Amino acid sequence: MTVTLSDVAARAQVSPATVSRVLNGNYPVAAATRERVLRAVDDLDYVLNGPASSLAAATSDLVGILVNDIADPFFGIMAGAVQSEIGGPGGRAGGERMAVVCNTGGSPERELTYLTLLQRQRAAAVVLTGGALEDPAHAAAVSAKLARLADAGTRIVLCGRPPLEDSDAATATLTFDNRSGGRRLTEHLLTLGHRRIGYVAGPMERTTTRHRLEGHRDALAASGTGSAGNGDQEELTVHGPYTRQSGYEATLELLRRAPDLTAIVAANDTVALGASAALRERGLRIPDDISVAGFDDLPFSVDAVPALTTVRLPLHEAGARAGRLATGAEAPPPGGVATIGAELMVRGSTAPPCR
Amino acid sequence: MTVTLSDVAARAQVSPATVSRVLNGNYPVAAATRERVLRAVDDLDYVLNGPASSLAAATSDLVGILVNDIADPFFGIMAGAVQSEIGGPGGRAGGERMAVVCNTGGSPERELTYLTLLQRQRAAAVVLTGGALEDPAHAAAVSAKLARLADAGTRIVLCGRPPLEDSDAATATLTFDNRSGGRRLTEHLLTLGHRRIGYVAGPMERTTTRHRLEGHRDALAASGTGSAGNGDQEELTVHGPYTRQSGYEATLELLRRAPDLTAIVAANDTVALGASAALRERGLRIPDDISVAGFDDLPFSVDAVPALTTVRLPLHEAGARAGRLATGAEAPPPGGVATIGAELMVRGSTAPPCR
DNA sequence: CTGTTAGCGCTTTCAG
DNA sequence: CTGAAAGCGCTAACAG
Repeated sequence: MTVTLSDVAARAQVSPATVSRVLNGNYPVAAATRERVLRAVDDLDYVLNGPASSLAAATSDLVGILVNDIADPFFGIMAGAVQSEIGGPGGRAGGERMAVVCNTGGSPERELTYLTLLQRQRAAAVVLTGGALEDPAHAAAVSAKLARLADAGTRIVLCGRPPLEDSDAATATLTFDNRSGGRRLTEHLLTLGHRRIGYVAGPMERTTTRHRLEGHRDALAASGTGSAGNGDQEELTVHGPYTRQSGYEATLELLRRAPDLTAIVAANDTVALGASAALRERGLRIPDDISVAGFDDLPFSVDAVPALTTVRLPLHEAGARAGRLATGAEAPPPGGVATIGAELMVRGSTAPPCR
Repeated sequence: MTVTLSDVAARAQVSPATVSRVLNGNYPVAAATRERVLRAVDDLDYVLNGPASSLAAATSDLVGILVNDIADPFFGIMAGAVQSEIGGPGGRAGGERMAVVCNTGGSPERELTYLTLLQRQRAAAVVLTGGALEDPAHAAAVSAKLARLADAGTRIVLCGRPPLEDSDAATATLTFDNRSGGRRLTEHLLTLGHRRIGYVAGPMERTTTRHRLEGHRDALAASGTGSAGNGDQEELTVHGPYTRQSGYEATLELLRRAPDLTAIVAANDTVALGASAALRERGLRIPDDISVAGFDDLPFSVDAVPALTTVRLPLHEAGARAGRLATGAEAPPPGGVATIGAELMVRGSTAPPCR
């Protein structure tokens, strides 16, 4: 029924071993023989059996990409970039790597489950993108799983995620400098003259959330603004998921708590969009009455009205590099960790406070 | 080195077959035995070898999802929804399906390559999302590949894509009603009084592009607006990719060709965003000087300023249903094809023309 | 309910 | 450069 490698061998009048060799192209085969085999493959419309070859070779050509939310362009852009670097040269049958993106939805269980599934498939590499959960138990579980995967020969790459505590060396990490990005953004606001700044943070217990918030508070502290009343800082911070709705609701809450706010910093651009919507609904003009800033510089941010001041993360470049790291096309950075800089993008949504 | 099923069997003092049975849970096993096996699995930290079991069982638990652009939320939302419906109940080891999203980047070659890769992996199902390329040769190649996959037992689901010409029956199709969505949108503009309407279309040769454009022209024709000079219609249409930049550039071009335009319809929301940016740069106010409309109703559209009039496609619902179809959890629609309705969302970006 | 027995289709030494 | 043979780790009849 289904055509196998031996069928091809028979038709090409060679042994199965030879067919395997031309297909994998990693062994010398006479040009004439190769031609004959290739023709047989075409004639028979043969497709290699992936599971069988993975079993025999004890490796697969799957590369797993774990993302928190596939519907969020933040992850989509990285995943796309990883994928674009992963595709092999397109050699006949072998060599083709397949990137599989797995959507954890931010759930720790699913993250672990996918890791197990990838382990089960004997994945060639696994790329973990975006912020990690800070729960120690979960972090330990992930580390353990990753160590196991690495033992089995799977390459591990972290992209946009802080390095593992217990770094097993086999892991390459590309981490975003969320902290100084956050700091620079708030410094910008401070320089403009803002003193009452609300912060719509991401979900608790996420490294991304914490680092960005820390950067914000670092800037405040350095300027002496936050130091007076620190409970004040808590008051001006609201946590929520990385969604526009969260930005919307949190902003309303912030306005309730502190009607004298002159600026709002959002955990990311999507949240900033929701925040802006809430402000407009309250009749506040941006940036005349209140400034707004985001983080990430997703494609739509430049088209917001007014264009959003934000912190640009080179998502595409980082993803591409992660892809190369995953395939071994690029050497890991010294020490296994590279920090990717964040760039402040000042646009129309921030201005000096009016009062 | 690596622990196998027989190791587990030995430790649990049962035969490998029994271990396999408890792991797959699809065969009666005494409760006591099962416990013993499960404990052995835990003790040994055993992970099933996916390739081996796929080989032996001649099926895999992989579900492929093909998307044109993973960085575009249009696809991200559908892919996420498919995935959310696919995950198994999370039984111990077996039963877990793994959704893999494959980014074709709109390239026909990559689409075919991924299909081959999925075939090689003996995927349980393949979901193709979004508009298809209209090139007959490519369409035939895809159909052929799909037929082959179906023969091998892979379920095929089309989501947001028109049914296959040569429908092999084994395929379930969820198609968006792009045509009447486009028609209704333009009717809305016509009703407002617009007569000179520019159209920023998607890339040529895509079903989505064509259907939306046809809907637009249908509306025009029905109202008698387009019938006078049909070359005129061509004049007022510019094609380009589904990107904001395309929307930006095409709009500038449209304005050059016809400065008297009172409305611009974009192929999708992303394009509409770019169009809006171009209009604003030209000093035109939306909707006072010119109306703008999009398509898809992506999450950011409601936050545009003014909020974007568009056509809502139930992306999440469609994806979820596609996921259920892919796992066989839902019966295919009668005739194998279901048409998903599109809903007009009238918002602030459209208004009667001022002149 | 459980063990035995054959492979699934491919890769890979090891000889020629 | 090519062939023969021995599995990779698991599942699936088939008996008990």
